[in-house]
Amino acid sequence: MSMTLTQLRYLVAVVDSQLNISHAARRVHTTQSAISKQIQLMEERLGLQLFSRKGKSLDHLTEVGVEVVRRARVILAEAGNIRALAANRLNQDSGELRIACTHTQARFVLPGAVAWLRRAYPDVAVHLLPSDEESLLESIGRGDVDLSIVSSVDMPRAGVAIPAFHWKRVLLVPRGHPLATLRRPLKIADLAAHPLVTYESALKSESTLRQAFAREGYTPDLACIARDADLIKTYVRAGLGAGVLAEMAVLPEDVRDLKLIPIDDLLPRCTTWLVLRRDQVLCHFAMRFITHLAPHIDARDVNLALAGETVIHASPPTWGELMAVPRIA
Amino acid sequence: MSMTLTQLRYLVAVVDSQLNISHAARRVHTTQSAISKQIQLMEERLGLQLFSRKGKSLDHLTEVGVEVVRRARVILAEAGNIRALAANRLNQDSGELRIACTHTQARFVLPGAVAWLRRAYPDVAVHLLPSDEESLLESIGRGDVDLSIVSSVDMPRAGVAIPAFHWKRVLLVPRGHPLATLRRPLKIADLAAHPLVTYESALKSESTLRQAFAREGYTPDLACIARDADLIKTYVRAGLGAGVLAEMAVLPEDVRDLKLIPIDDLLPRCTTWLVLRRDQVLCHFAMRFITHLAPHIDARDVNLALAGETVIHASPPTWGELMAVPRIA
DNA sequence: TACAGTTACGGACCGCGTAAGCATA
DNA sequence: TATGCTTACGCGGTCCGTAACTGTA
Repeated sequence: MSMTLTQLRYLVAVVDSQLNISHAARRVHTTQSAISKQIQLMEERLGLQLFSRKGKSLDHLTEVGVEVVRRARVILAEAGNIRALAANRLNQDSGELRIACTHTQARFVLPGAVAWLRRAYPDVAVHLLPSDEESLLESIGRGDVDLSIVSSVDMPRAGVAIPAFHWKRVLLVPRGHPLATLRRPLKIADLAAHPLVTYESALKSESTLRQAFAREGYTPDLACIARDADLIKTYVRAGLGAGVLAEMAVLPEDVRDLKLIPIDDLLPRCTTWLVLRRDQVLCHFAMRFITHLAPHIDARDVNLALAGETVIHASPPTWGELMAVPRIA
Repeated sequence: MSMTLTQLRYLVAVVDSQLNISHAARRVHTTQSAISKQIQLMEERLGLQLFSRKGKSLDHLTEVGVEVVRRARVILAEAGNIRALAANRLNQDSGELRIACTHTQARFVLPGAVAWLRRAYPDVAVHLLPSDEESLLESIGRGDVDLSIVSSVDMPRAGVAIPAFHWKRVLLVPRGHPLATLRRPLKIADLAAHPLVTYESALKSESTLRQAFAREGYTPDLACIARDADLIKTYVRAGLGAGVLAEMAVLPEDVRDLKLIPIDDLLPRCTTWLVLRRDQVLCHFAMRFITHLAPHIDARDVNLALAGETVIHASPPTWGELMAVPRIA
């Protein structure tokens, strides 16, 4: 036959390692030599160049190469699905669960769910791949992850998205901050009057924060941009400005020295989505993890949505509601 | 790794051979022994039963087996696509073109196109798989065919359908037949007054012939049902009734002893569709064959439609128009 | 020198085919 | 007896890993 599954696996590993064969070898637990040879062999057997070389190293994928890689991903995803099917049938409660998510999710949302999973399935290894918002949807397509967790106002376009919960942004300020002493609900104008500390995403023009300001004729004064909520809090404590962050990121100890101010209607509500690959076969523990994270849906809904039969319409709870209900283990 | 492409190929070959391993072995050019062993090996490696056995022979696919086979088909189709991609890049003008179609298409429509293809690509082997209407759409999904050709009034639901041409049904009667002497356009009532000879499909309740009769309060008197147009003509000559058949099936020599009567508006116009698998990669000669059969569309349209970007909307010519234009070789 | 890719070689394993052994009709 | 699946076994090819070599910062 003209190619093997192993060769395809190596091929995408190389592509996903920025064409670094050694790196790819580590990813798939083999040697440089093996990959180098199999790639050459595959090119020879297909009779075409997948990569264009610069000296000895791979420079970039050729035009056909891109096409081949795209199809290889489909093949590997389906091969993985077959394995998952088998694992489920065997009630195999071991394996790994690979989750791509932002720092906020990993730090403030997932710890409880991951702890629950590890209690229920001690032999499952959880891999958290922290990513930025842009690469999240890519990694679901690349298939190197079982589950992506993204936050956005609208439903993500890629994959099958399951709403997990709604959440709001809140304002976090030092006790002495002028906004802390206002006795009335805040308005955009109030926020615009002070320097803000928030996430990188506010830099983009599609940023809902930016848009909310623009609608009232203001531009936010971004004193400081931070990559994660912990940094935002640090800078807020240092007095650089008022923090705008996800309500999940506010811990009980934070409100000892900082003041939390709700800004319910100023910014649109966000939703955290669990994003799966279409037609993906989930192993048992992955399904349990999902239904634990999003208790308002059940496995049947997820499977229907994965098959493309339906879209999950059930309205998710808010983060506050989710926290109020004690979970059964 | 848990499975190989070869094993998947064998698996679907077995399924497509009614679980007859020996038959499957002939299909994929190997031995019973090889298949038997690989299937067992695959089951062992996946740790699940794909087939339930009755004694030594395979009885039926298990529930997971069905799922696995479905995914295996996707994998094999994509593997074939990669090969086609390579063949195209190499301008490889050899290979085979597998076409599933009805007898009428094979006998009256394709001969010219196939002859043209063989002239242009002498190293391409054309396989015609005669099938009945029902199994045509299946075989496109099964992936054991490059192209299905179906005739219907509405666009087929499966795959990517390209309209090739419109055609009408005509009436064919012996010279002395009462309908041959009518000096006015026929009506359904006229047809209903005489026994008819036509295709099997007229038996089904969705039959457009049946419906056209029903709309006027009649039921066709089906004297004789034939599997193909040659048989219909034979029975018409034998005096069993008036033949209702596709205009393509009427050859010049037929009108020497039979009378052809147009019944333009009595029955809805049919369309012959070329049906491809979504995301299928066509090799050059297959694409040329398609654009030769359906000259009103070009390769770009086909590729866009295959990618699911567009639906081909261009209205096809009628069979008469198609025949009137001499083709360039 | 450190690093990345290719080439060379021996060994393990895999999958094929022949042929013999069984089961079922 | 015929057909079809399985098992046993030897052979050839495949793929891997080690190790030596080559080109590049």
